[in-house]
Amino acid sequence: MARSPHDTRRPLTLRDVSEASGVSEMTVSRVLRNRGDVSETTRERVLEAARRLGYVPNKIAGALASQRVNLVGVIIPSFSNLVFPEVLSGISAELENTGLQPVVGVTDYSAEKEERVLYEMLSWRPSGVIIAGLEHSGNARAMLENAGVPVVEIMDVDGAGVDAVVGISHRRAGRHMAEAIIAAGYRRIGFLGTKMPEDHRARKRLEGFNEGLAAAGIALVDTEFYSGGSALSKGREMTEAMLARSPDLDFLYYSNDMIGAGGLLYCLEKGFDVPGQLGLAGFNGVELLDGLPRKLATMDACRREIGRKAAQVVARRAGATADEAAGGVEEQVIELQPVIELGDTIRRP
Amino acid sequence: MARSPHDTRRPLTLRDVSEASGVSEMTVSRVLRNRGDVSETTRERVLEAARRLGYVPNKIAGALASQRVNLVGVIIPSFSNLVFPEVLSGISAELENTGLQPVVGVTDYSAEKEERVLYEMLSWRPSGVIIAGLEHSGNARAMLENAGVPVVEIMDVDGAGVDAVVGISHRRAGRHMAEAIIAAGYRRIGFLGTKMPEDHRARKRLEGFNEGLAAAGIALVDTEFYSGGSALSKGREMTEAMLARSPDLDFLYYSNDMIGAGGLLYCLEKGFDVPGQLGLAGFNGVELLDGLPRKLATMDACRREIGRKAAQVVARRAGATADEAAGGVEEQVIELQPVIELGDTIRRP
DNA sequence: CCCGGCTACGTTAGCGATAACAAGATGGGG
DNA sequence: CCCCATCTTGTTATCGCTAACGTAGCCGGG
Repeated sequence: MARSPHDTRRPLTLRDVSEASGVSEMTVSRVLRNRGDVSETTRERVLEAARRLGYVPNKIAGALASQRVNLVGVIIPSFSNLVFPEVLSGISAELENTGLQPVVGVTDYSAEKEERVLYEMLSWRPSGVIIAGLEHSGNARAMLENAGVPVVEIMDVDGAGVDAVVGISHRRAGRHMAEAIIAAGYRRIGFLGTKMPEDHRARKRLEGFNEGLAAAGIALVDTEFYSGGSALSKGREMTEAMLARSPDLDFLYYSNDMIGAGGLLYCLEKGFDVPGQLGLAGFNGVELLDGLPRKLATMDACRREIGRKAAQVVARRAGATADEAAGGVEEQVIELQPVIELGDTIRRP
Repeated sequence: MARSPHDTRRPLTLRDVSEASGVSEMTVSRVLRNRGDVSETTRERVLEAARRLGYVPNKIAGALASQRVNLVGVIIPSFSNLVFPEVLSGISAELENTGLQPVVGVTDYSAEKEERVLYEMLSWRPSGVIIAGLEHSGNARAMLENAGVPVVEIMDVDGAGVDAVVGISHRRAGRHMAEAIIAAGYRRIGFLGTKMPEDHRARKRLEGFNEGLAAAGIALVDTEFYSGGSALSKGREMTEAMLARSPDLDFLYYSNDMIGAGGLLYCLEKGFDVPGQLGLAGFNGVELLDGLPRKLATMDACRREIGRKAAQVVARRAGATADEAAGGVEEQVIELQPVIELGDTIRRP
């Protein structure tokens, strides 16, 4: 509980507990970690003393001595994009009972900052690293390769990973959406997305989308990009701008659900016939948006599942010994399959 | 860069770098930390060797030796509630150039889990702790008191803090909203909120709201609570249910913007006269929702700002020596003022 | 030419825990 | 009654790094 009488503010150590309970530091250590044989009576004596003093073990020292760290580094581009908190939530839930703890770093979509954050993380010798994306600077890649711990690159499987990879194919996702749109009979299609060269996944989706259209002999009629601001209202504005410019469009493909929702609200207000005259689709499948007047067509990006799976991989591998980890580097790619949800904004056959 | 030829997978240490560059470990340490006097030539020689080997310092050892850790523990209830990623974003931004790094733990609104997470965090001897809320278990409170590092409790100022506190008064926020609603002439008021006894802030808002109503001789006409599911569609359902039950209501106060938005969409669809016949208000001021057909009345909870301010406090105090920190415990409460935004869903005078 | 005062390093001794081994108890079988 | 297996506890030696102090050179002034 509270501090003892003679509170000199010197942080407590094993020695304090050992003196208070009349056993060696080693025995205290054993009790606190539930390791090795300790008699029931001394165990209780030790626990009582630790509780009374308010002792909190020093994992720094413990980690140094045991060469074991229960931290998993997680590197994401941003907290603002709804997607990543969801991934984190999955990781956090999955790690829950493994004794591992996530440590989060943010890159703001900057490769240089990613490098710094990664360096910082590795300097804590985590048991594993989960990092968003497959595109990293040369240095970052080298660090990941030499880290000597499991590395899981998440979100995206279109490309070569360093170690394990868990995600979806954004290229294929874009392509499938194009096919679904064409199958529904739409032909004059516009694209609305973010102005982020750093967002490789959005880029790949667009590339795949264009491939899908091309395969049917179609090309995008118009495109519009934005940056910053509230996605919902940006979606509105972009939609208005694009429809003013290209009034004959019959489909709008948005690079994410939030701007798509903005567009949907705009179209409904204007009284457009959705999905008859004008179809709409977004990407991500954010649950947040269930409850809009119509359900926006989208593809679920499996965010939480990606987090869970990635955490599973790390947990399993981190359990293995270093030798196993170094030896049988079972290179693995877990590709999840996003499912198209036509919702109410794509014509049904 | 990459690993050297004879890659035995033994993690690199200062000694490797010191041997590779022909100086002592201490000198390498100095170079890598930019500390003390080192001649330009040896500095470069060392840096070159470190880079060539791909050396990453071991902060565990460093922290143990120097008794300094550049981590700040951040404990939040959940990633799913939009609010907390925003706070994190503020913390992360503010810590950016201080050399400190946030480490996040999640409690799922459980006091017991909060205790575990806190224990875990403190065992890494962070330079500071930022924790959501003022309500903690006895053990947790004791740990915070004895941690010997700056502690900042965030979000809420209605209660007694352990050390520093940064947040808003939810009680007052509720009261002010009640006053604004009454001032606008509404009288028959319903409340819709979450069924979470653990969410103390929502509870305090409701209490304040009731106080505000009581001061005008009014009482809530109806209340409805939900848990789980997508907030937007829950907002819809609850609103429908409540209006079916109490059709004579003239105002609906929602405990957060997401359910409020759901309610707003429902009301607009049904063709209710908002805000004339029926007024609506939420809480949080989530920017995400800019772009709805009408702007929902709300109060900005200053989430990002809370994060920034909390991080500032930690950064400043962590800079001070332990003695200063222990001595001049400048107990401080930073109360931010949420501003009512009437939006389009409360009648204007 | 000696000495004080830099500058640029090196040495020594931990930091607080754990691994690995050592060594008292304890008890049961021969 | 002795010996060895079984339990339980203690000892010793790191883990990789840094604080604090020590010490060669080197310089210039008296």
